[in-house]
Amino acid sequence: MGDQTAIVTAFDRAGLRVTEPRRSLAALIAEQDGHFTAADLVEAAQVQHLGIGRATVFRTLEVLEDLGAVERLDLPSGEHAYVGCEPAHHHHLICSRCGRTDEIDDAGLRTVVSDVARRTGYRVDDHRLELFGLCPACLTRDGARDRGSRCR
Amino acid sequence: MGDQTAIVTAFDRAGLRVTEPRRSLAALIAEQDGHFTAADLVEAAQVQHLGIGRATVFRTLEVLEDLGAVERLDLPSGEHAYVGCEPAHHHHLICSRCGRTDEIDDAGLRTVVSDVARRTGYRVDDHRLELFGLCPACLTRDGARDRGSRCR
DNA sequence: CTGGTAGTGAGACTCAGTCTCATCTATGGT
DNA sequence: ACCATAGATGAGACTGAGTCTCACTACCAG
Repeated sequence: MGDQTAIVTAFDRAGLRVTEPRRSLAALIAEQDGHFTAADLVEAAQVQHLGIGRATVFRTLEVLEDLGAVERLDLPSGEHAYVGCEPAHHHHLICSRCGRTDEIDDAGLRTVVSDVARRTGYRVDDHRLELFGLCPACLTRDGARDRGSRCR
Repeated sequence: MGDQTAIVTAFDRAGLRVTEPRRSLAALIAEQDGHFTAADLVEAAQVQHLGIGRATVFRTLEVLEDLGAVERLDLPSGEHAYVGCEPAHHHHLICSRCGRTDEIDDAGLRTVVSDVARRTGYRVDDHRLELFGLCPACLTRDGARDRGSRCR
């Protein structure tokens, strides 16, 4: 899926060292499709005998999140997952069956947010929107049973 | 803030037992303002010598979430917090300084969601929106320095 | 090539949340 | 009012994510 060089250059441009473990993790992240957890990376690293410590995986994910090369999601189950993504403001659309993740832009949300700010008197600095459902592929595979839309 | 009898009757109406620990927890939740964590409740229960076990706090919060009497938030820090709230579809506006939480309705969001569904082909079953910022009180107390709006 | 330093791996540690199991108690039927 | 019983509880063991420390390693600027 993603492009591992994008992550590597992100390290470089931020003035951080480009080390072997970081290259390996960049490659691992690039080959994930959809979201993945820290534990997924730890396991993948073990399977491929890359000799990368758990601590390094967590540290690297933290750095990548700061750099905006990766974003953290909170799945409805309470798990923390990550997706590799463009360092621009956007939100995620997550397939609850196959884990596929798509990025969506701010679109109409900006108006909603400023509307809320005006009505409540809050200054809104930050927002997070996550959409969960079934992707087109899972939908057709399933023969689209219909359920209503509900919150959480 | 909240009303503990609302929680107690929620148990009753769901055909669940109204036990002493559940009454106590209902009272504790009612006296929280803003969001609180499971650990907050455990500690509060200890301070007041209610003799409520940790397991019971977690179990009760889970039940209350199912009943819709409480909702779980994922704070930007990664912590899981809860807010007592109406059992209707809505979202939360959270003050990152004082922890105050306000409920906001779906308003314009519904259009945004169905728009995204149409554009991507997903069937969106579920969505979560959380807004973070400063509440009016904290804003005036601070003398509103201005910062741009950014994502996460 | 070399030195200083950012980055690393191992493993101990912490803390949230779950599970088990013996005990208790709210509640509906009598 | 009493009882039977299933649902609820508390204690504490357990799990697993994430953090921290520290001695060691390997980038990379000079």
